[in-house]
Amino acid sequence: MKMSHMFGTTLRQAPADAETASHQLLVRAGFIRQLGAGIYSLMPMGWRSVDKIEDVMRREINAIGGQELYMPVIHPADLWKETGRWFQIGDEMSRFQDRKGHDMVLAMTHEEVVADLARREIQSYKQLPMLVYHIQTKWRDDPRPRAGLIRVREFTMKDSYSLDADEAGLDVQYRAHFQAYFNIFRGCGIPVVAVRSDVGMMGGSLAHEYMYLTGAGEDTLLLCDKCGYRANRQIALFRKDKPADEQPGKLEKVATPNAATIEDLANFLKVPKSKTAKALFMVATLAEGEKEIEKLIFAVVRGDMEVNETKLANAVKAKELRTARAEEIAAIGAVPGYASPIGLKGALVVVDDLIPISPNLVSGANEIGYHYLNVNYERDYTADLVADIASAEEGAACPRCGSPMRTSRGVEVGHIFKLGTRYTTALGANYLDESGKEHPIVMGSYGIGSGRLLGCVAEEHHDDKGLIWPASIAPYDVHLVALRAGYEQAEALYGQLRQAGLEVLFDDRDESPGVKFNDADLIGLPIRLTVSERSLKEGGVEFKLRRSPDRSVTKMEDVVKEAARVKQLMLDEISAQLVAVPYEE
RNA sequence: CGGGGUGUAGCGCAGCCUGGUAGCGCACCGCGUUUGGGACGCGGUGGUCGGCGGUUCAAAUCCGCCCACCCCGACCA
Repeated sequence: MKMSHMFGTTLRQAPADAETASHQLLVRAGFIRQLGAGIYSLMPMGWRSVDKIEDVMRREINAIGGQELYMPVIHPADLWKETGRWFQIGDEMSRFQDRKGHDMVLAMTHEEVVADLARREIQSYKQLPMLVYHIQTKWRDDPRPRAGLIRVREFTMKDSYSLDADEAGLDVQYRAHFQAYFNIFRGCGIPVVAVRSDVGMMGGSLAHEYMYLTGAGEDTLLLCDKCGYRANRQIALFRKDKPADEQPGKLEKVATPNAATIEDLANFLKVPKSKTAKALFMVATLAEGEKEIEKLIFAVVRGDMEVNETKLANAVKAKELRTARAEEIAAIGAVPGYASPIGLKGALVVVDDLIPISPNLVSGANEIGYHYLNVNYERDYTADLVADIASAEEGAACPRCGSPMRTSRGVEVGHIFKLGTRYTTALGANYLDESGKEHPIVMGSYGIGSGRLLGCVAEEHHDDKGLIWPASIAPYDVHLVALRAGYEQAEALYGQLRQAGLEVLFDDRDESPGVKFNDADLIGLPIRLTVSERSLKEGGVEFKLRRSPDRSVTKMEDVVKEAARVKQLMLDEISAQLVAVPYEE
C-alpha cells in the first residue's frame, strides 16, 4: 500500500475525549474512527489487524474441530421468547418490529440460533460431538461505552458453540477451549489469566473469563500468589474467620446521634467495625411463575465488609437488582443509616453467612439517632436467607490456602460458559441415544470480541512514540520509507518485497524525513526499511525493528530475504508462547 | 438512571464574563526554498459557532428547552 493514497491519515494530536493510550494511539495512527457512542469504524489498517486477529482465532478453533458458519444478526423475537431471554434481558437488547409488526431483535449473542439449528439438524448421538462457530456482529446497548475499543456497543465477536451428548462431552470441549483461548491471546501477543466468573445472562454451571491485566480495565480480580486461586470479584470467595465466642449480651437501645455511617458509629461507640452490622437496601426483580415482581431486599453484612451485588443477585435469583429509593425504604418502616432487621416486615432479609456466627453486633434501631447493642442472630431476628454476599477486598484471605490475596484490574477479553441444557431444553433440541431414548443436547458457548482484543493489544504494546504491533497481527509487515534520493530504488524494492509475500506499507509521500519517521513509529509496523541517500552511500537499506532502537544497513540484494527471515523469527517467538496451560476449575 | 464536564474549520484550542467584522496553531491547496527525526517564506481553501425557541436594533456571547459526546458511579459477556 502506498501511503500517499491510504484512506485514514495520521493525526498529530488525539481527540480530546480519548483518554486511554490504546484509544488515543489507534485514532492517531488512523486505525479507528468514532461514529457514535460505542460505535466505531475500522479504517483499512485497523481492519487489516482485526482480520489477522480473526485468522488466529480461526486457526485455533479449527484446530479443535470448529466448523465455521454464518448466523444472522437479526433474529425473529419468537426464538428469544421461547428461551425466555426476550423477557429476562432488559434494555441492553435492542428490539424493533418489521413491516408486518413482528417483534425482531438485534443479536447480542447466538445461543438461540444455534439451539434452533441443532434441533433441526441433530437427531442422533452419532452426530455428536459437534462444534460450530462464526465471527459476527453483535449489538449490545451498553449503558456506558468507554475507552475506545475496550467497551463498545457494536462489535464483532468470534463465538463458538459446542454440542454434546452429555456433561462429560461438554467437559472435553470446554477444556479444549480453555487451552485454545490461551493460544489465541498469546498468538496475538497479550498475556491473560483465566479466572472463575459469574455466568450472568448466559446461565449455566461454570464459566471462566480471560482477563488481560491492565489498569485501564474495569473488572476487579482477586489473585492468590501462593496457591494460584483467581476469581472475578463478582464471585470471588474468601475465608471468613469465625469470631471468638462470647456470651450473648443484653439487647440494649442506645442513643447514637449523627452516626449514620459505620465509620461514625464505630468511632462514636469505640468498637471495631467488625462488631457492627451494615445494612443495604436493594430492589430485586424476581420471577414468580410467569410474572415478575419487585421485592425489597434488606441485605446485611458485617460493618467491615461490603455487600457484593452479584453474589446478592445470585443468592436471591434476581433478574435485576438496583439500589432502593428512599420512599421504598420508608414504606417498610426502615431508616437508612439506622436500619435494623429487627422487627422488619415486608422485606426479604438476606444476611451474609458470617452474621449468624458473629455475636453481639451493633445494629440500627430503625429510629434516627439510635442503635441496638448486642444484637444476636436467631435470638433477636432471623433472615429469609443466609448466604455469602460479602465482597472480597484487597488482602482478603484466599478461600483455598488462606494467604492474603491481591487485587488487580483487568479487561475481559474472552469468556467461556458451560451452558448445559438450558437452551436445548427450552427449544426442544434433542437427540436419541444408543437405546433410542431422547435427551437434550448439552451446550457450551465461548466468545472473544475481536475489536476489544485489538484495543488490548494496543494497550499492551506501545511506547511514548506510538504502537508496536506483534508480528502476527500487524497490519503490514514492513514500513518502507523512501527519502527523496532513494525514491526510485525504494519503488523497486516495494515490488520485490511484495513478490516475496511480504506486506508492505510504502511511504511514498513528499514529506520531510521527520514526518515519515514519526509516522512510522506511530503506526508501529514490526520492520522499518529506509532507502535514502545516506543508506545507499552506506551500501543499501537501513534496517530497523520498531521494538528496538538498533539500526543497521543491509545490502540491497539481501534485504528482501533478511526481512522475510526476521518476520519469521518474530512469528516463531510468538508460536513459542503457545504452551499447555494447566486446567483449573 | 444519578453526579460532573464538553460542544466554535479535519485535529487541538481562544473568543462568551462585559452582545456589535468569527480568530489562532496544526492539517489541507498553490509557488519557491529545504530534505535523516513532526522545515521555512509568500499566497490561499475551509465554519448553519450542536439544535430549536426566546430577549434585543443586533446573539458564538444573555435566557429556556432539547440533542450529542466524554468522565465517575449504577449496569454489563
